[in-house]
Amino acid sequence: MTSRQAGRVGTSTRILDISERVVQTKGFGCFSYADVAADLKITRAALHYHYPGKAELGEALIKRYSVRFDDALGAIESAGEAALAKLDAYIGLYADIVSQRRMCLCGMLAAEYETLPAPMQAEVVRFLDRNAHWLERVLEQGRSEGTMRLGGSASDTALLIVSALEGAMLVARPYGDIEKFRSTAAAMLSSLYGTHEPTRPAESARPAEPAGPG
Amino acid sequence: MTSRQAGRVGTSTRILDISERVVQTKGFGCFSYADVAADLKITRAALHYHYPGKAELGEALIKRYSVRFDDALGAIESAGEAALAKLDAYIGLYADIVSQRRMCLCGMLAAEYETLPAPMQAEVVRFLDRNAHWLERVLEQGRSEGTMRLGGSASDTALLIVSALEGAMLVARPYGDIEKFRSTAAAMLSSLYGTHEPTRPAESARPAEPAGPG
DNA sequence: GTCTATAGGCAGATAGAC
DNA sequence: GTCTATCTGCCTATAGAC
Repeated sequence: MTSRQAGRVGTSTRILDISERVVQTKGFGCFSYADVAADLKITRAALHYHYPGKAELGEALIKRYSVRFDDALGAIESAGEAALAKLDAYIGLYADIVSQRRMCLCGMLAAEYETLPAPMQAEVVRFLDRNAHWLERVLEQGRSEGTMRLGGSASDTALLIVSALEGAMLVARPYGDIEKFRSTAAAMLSSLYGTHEPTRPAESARPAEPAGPG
Repeated sequence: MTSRQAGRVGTSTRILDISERVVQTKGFGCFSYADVAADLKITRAALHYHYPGKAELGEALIKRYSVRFDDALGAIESAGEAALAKLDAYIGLYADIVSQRRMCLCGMLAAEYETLPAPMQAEVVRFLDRNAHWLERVLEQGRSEGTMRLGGSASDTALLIVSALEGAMLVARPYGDIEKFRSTAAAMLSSLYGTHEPTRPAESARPAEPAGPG
């Protein structure tokens, strides 16, 4: 608590920042205390003071990520735009992650799901649920506005959007081609609503730091 | 060579079978020789006789998987059906994998991409490419037939389909809900073509054993 | 809060007997 | 082809000094 006021960032936070980046890049299984210790220039043993074990660190990681994502969704919500603009801003959140050459944290953890400790598993499902439910409300708004024509139910379409975006991130990374994510997202919007504007991150709807829920 | 004729399956093949299942479930990083040795009831050391190292085993794994998948695509192709039926059969290949509670091998490896040896990385990209190109031809066939209306380009739509299906597998597994994959795939077909028939695996278009490329 | 030192486990890999 | 035995390295985690 004492070390995180003012301009400085506390060690606990820096551990989360570094861990997050590594897990989003290499996965939780291939992530080790040594990665963090080397980057932070402290010993591995010191990490255990902040997080007793890898499981607890993983849990803190995903909880912070979920809160940030929820905040970003809330920011989009309170901007009070049309449903299509909200969907566009939502895609922008994912695009920001891809542009950092990362995978969505929970998408990565979803792949590793079977190997995760139970508390982390629960948090992954929770993240996916909250995303799908938020999208579901946006889709229903679009239906009310008459700007979206839903083929299936709002909940099926919401899950399709989450799946397509997570999958687009998964596929774009091996190609090393960030544009592939944008064109795939555009094709998705096109298939859903017959339009295909290029997708841009919604600058006003993102939290301050560091680059969205990243 | 001497041990794989007749009805018996050679040790090399059994190693691949077991490794494939483990990698599709837990990932390549969390997969170890101990998993295979325990299942096969031989020692870890014996595995090195068949595959000199983990990298070579991984390479053999993904090459066999790609060949099987190509065979399955060829079988769909030579059945000579309409484009929509081909797309349905294609989705069936993925559904079979999900029904075994597995992730697509290359989808799993795509998540772990950064940690893979270079030869495996190349094979993952190759797999994605071949899938997208096959789908692209199907989409063009559908356009010729007049049964498919493409919003974007055939190549963008093809990559969207691969992404959505890989993502749907990724998301369905944490939910432990195979039906979620089917409803997501149906929503995708619906959004692409305005219909939403339930998706069924194409029985006639799959290779004999064991349950498709899965 | 961070350090040194170390325990204890499991990983991939090799040598050589059978 | 498979075994035992062993090497080396990395991992998480803990104890206790500072």
